[in-house]
Amino acid sequence: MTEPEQLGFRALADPTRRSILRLLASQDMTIAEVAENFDMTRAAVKKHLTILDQGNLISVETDGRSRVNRLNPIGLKGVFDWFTYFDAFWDSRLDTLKSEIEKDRQ
Amino acid sequence: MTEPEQLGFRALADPTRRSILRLLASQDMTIAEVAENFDMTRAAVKKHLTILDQGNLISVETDGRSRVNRLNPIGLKGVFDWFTYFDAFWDSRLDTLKSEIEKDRQ
DNA sequence: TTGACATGATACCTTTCGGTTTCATAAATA
DNA sequence: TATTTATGAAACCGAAAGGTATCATGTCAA
Repeated sequence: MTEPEQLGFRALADPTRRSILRLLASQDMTIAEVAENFDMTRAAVKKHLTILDQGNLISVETDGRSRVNRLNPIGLKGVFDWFTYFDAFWDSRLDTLKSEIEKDRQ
Repeated sequence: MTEPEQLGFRALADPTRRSILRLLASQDMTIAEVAENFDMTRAAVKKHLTILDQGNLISVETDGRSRVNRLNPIGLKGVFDWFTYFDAFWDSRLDTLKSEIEKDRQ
């Protein structure tokens, strides 16, 4: 009964993990390379990468003795799509807010 | 140095809170009304609503002795907009994936 | 004013989170 | 082969999360 996005949302809850995703948007990286960008141990970064992987937000590919982490656009889009549930809502609501602000200006 | 979306992402990490947001998309509700929809105490629901409020995802308005919880489209859009950072990325990547799938089909 | 009702707030408990340290393993290289 | 390099994994720790129960407060209504 768990939503498919659950692990994705969980993965996005931590600022370090969101930061990692932005890093990986520029280029694929090994664990060590990702870890260079943070003030914590490689083991801690590895944990974050595991959670990102579980959330389907990255994929990991073994290349010899190193493992390359790559952003996974499909998983990211899965979480993104969750918001479309509210499309109708905020279209109308933001319009309402906008027109009320206009009214206040007059 | 904390991102403005941090509290929003934190609020979205819990499935009960995401469920509350979908409820509030259909209509504004008091705490008691929200609590009717879940198998937990009103106090627990109140905590979730507080976290949603801190994340700017809902607003709360006092009306006599009851407090009405309302979806806040602005805060929701703030989190939504975080994803636009990856727009360019997944446009190109999803296209790549799609064409690779097409190739496999041939 | 008294009582019922809707909520706020606090103390407490268990589990999960985010980090560390330490040790094991697999692959590249001298 | 011996050693370095890149990673995996487990034990451990303090803090935060998600619940509960309990009591306090403010408001409506008879």
